[in-house]
Amino acid sequence: MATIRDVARAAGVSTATVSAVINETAYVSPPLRKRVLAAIDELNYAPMHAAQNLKSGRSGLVALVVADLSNPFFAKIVCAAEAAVAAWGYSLVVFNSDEKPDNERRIFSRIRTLSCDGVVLSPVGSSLRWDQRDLEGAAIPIVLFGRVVDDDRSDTVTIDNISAAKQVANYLLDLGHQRIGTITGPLHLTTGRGRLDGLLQAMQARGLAPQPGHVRSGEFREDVAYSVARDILERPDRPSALYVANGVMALGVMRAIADLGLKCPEDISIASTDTIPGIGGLKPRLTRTEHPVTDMTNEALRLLVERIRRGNDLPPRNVVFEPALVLGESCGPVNR
Amino acid sequence: MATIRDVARAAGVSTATVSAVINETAYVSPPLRKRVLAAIDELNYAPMHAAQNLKSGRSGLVALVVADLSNPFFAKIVCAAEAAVAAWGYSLVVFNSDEKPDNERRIFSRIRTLSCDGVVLSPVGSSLRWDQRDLEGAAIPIVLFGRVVDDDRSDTVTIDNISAAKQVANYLLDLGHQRIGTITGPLHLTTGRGRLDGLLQAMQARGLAPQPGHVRSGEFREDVAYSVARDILERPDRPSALYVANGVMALGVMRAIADLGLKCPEDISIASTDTIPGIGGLKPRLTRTEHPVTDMTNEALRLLVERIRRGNDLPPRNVVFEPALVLGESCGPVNR
DNA sequence: GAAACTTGGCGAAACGTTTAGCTGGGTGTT
DNA sequence: AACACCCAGCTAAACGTTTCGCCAAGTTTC
Repeated sequence: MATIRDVARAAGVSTATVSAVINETAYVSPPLRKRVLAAIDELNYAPMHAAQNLKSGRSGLVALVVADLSNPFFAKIVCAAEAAVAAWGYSLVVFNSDEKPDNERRIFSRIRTLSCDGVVLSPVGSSLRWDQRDLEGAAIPIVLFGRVVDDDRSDTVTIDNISAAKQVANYLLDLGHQRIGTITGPLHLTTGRGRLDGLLQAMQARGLAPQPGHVRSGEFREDVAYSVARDILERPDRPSALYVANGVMALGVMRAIADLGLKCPEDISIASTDTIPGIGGLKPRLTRTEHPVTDMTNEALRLLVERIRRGNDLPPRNVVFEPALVLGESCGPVNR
Repeated sequence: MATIRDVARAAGVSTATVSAVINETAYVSPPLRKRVLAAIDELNYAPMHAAQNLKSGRSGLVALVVADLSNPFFAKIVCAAEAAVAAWGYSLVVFNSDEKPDNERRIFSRIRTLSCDGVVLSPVGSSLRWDQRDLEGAAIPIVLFGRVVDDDRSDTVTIDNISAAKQVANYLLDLGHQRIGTITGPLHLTTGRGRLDGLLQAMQARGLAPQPGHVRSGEFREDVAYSVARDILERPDRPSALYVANGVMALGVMRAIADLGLKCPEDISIASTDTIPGIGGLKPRLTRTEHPVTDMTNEALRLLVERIRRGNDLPPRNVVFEPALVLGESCGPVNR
């Protein structure tokens, strides 16, 4: 690997000048600049990241920490984030906390070691243990994504979970459903809690409430949702509609319905918040609310980069996106 | 941030000793070691990656370059790779070339700048332009994943595409299908070419060949496959079975079938190589071959890490995985 | 025409590690 | 008792950048 010194020697200038040319950090006269660029080209020189990082403190790395990389929702975020990060001139380091606080802790220590310039985080658990943050006053800029935890210094980008659930619930209620069941996510997550609350609020507004056995946790997992759905659907008093709190679980529910030989929407109406690719295209297309994942990710990165560039003492900003109801054929009028 | 010097001072030792303790690179007597560890803990010290990298030449970074991050197949790889990389003590930097050679070139220059220790690459295009590799003899260890290009120095991890197609084709042929159509991927990719060739070979072995209009490219894209499928299925001479070359396209085909009001498998049998989550669970469950993605990824990383540790002059190894035929209900006996 | 500014470019000191080479006291051998 | 060896631990020199302060030459300003 050629070094900046090699370039400087080849161009007959000092390393400072080469650096100035590369980073456009000072005016360099055209002839010199030309010689430098020629030398760079000739030697196929590329500045060594580690050295730049060491000297400047900037790493050009943005960490993305997701809670469950096997969930297509987060996979989509990786995709959007890679593009956004690249557009801002950074590189994306991806971590999967797999919903385990211990992993999250390890990951953060790694992030600190890598001196990542910023972090997009889908937090697991209910509160961050910011071992890493305070100690030096040198907190890493963070944007909380999707889920929110108790933290008054980070930006957040979320969707309005309550609204999402309400939209779906009202749609079902308007179809005449009164016995609505739900498969929730983990209730210690805002995404789990909010979607349940939204449903309850919408039902309550019409003087209704789910039956006790009709509210079950699917833990945001396909297999769990599958067996919970089987369980609910085989009850003699099964609900006429089921609200499923995320896309992965919706898949499990649809699978359970197919395996039980039930017809959707004739026998049961299904609707969800969040989706997975495919489940909205195959018949019966799922009625669901969708998140503007790409917009959310872009916004998260915009906030993060601003925080990186302008300093981390900006007041925290909270951006809430509105989910959109997308109608399929998975819900029908209640029949009795 | 505390530095190694702070730790050394606090523990009353030299930086060399601290380094020895951290990296277990030399024997340090128990009392000293203990003092050092205490100081590290006290100061919440973590070695700064960039400095280590600069000095040692190792970055602890592995790059994953995929051809299409929006394809669930590659998303799965990201997931598996993140886990594998973490287990080996590296961090994963993710790039998406989006099937564009230009992007791939840019990404490689970035990888060099970051001095990644190794690369897992799903190459786009038919041959790599190793601008980066030869110039210094300092080639970065690379494992080619899924797709193969002309390169005699890298390890490769692939599936046997021909076998995958043959398995599916023979299954369809055994069901009595003679008029088999196919939606292929890009034929300049081994994944596209091989799957077509496998189909042709299997048919030829029984004295058959697809009709001209029944072999179409879907470019590995959902939307393209959708319209191509509509086109094929509306022909008066539509095939009795359709072999689809990957999971994303299979989704598009199923969507087309649903939109056309056709029944699968009654009106048309569908089978694919590769899958996407969901399409194998919803009825009719798709008959397809599946790739052992996790095993493949683990193997790729095993090879890569070995190459990183043992030196890049190992002879190239080519590991081929055998796809497995998974039966759903999307294929039926031919009816006439 | 001398003093006071500007300005393009240079020299060299960091940044935080790793590691080769050295030191000096303790062991073991004659 | 003298010698050679070991070995734990230290000193200091890199690694490849960025950047601060400086210099010399050109441009104003009186």
